[in-house]
Amino acid sequence: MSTRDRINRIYELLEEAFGPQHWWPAETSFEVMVGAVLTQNTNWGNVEKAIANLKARDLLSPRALHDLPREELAELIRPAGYFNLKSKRLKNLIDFLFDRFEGDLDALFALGVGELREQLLGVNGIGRETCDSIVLYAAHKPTFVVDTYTARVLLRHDLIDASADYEEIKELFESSLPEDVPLFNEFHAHLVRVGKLYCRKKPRCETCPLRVTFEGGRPPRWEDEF
DNA sequence: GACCAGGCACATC
DNA sequence: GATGTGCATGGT
Repeated sequence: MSTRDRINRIYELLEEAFGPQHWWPAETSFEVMVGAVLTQNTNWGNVEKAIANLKARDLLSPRALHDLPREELAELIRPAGYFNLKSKRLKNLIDFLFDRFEGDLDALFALGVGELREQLLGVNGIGRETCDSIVLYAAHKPTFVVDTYTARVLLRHDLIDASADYEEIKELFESSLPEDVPLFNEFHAHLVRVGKLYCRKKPRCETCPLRVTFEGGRPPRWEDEF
């Protein structure tokens, strides 16, 4: 079975096994953007606490955060960790939005995928994953999001080697799948969900609870123990 | 108390 | 280009 077929098969199996994931968990595109920064190397549960702090004060809008002093923002997002760093990164992103697009998210998202990625990546604190999360989950444009879990799952199934970088993994998905926003959305959400179950220190560990088999006398499936 | 969590920029070689 | 380090809270 080709790598492309395996990628597609993994998606089918995930969708059959777990159904729609309803990502990104946010009420608005702006909330997606804020969450994308806050979740950098951070447990989502901690991000939720920070988001709740902002919501409780009705601050989850470009205008409100633009007007809020960075130090106050930092205190509110404290539960998400790296709060000084992230308050700067959020400010950078919001300043960019106001400097170039008058604070209008729709104007930003009117850019094509390539231009949108390029512009976002130009903001200090917005790296590739954060950028692609915003493009896919806030702007609803086709770009595949790669994260540590994505690499972990692919490595576990011998679909990449340990040296594969972000662009290589992203390209593997995008060249194997139809360019489809709901598909990219679902697939990445599934990879995060199952990626948590794989060993971190031993990415090739044979006793991980979850794996897809492609060989043998029966159809591929998620192992029974999961 | 150690380890981990939906990264990123920057310094240094 | 590759590698190392700081950033920080909260759950297991």
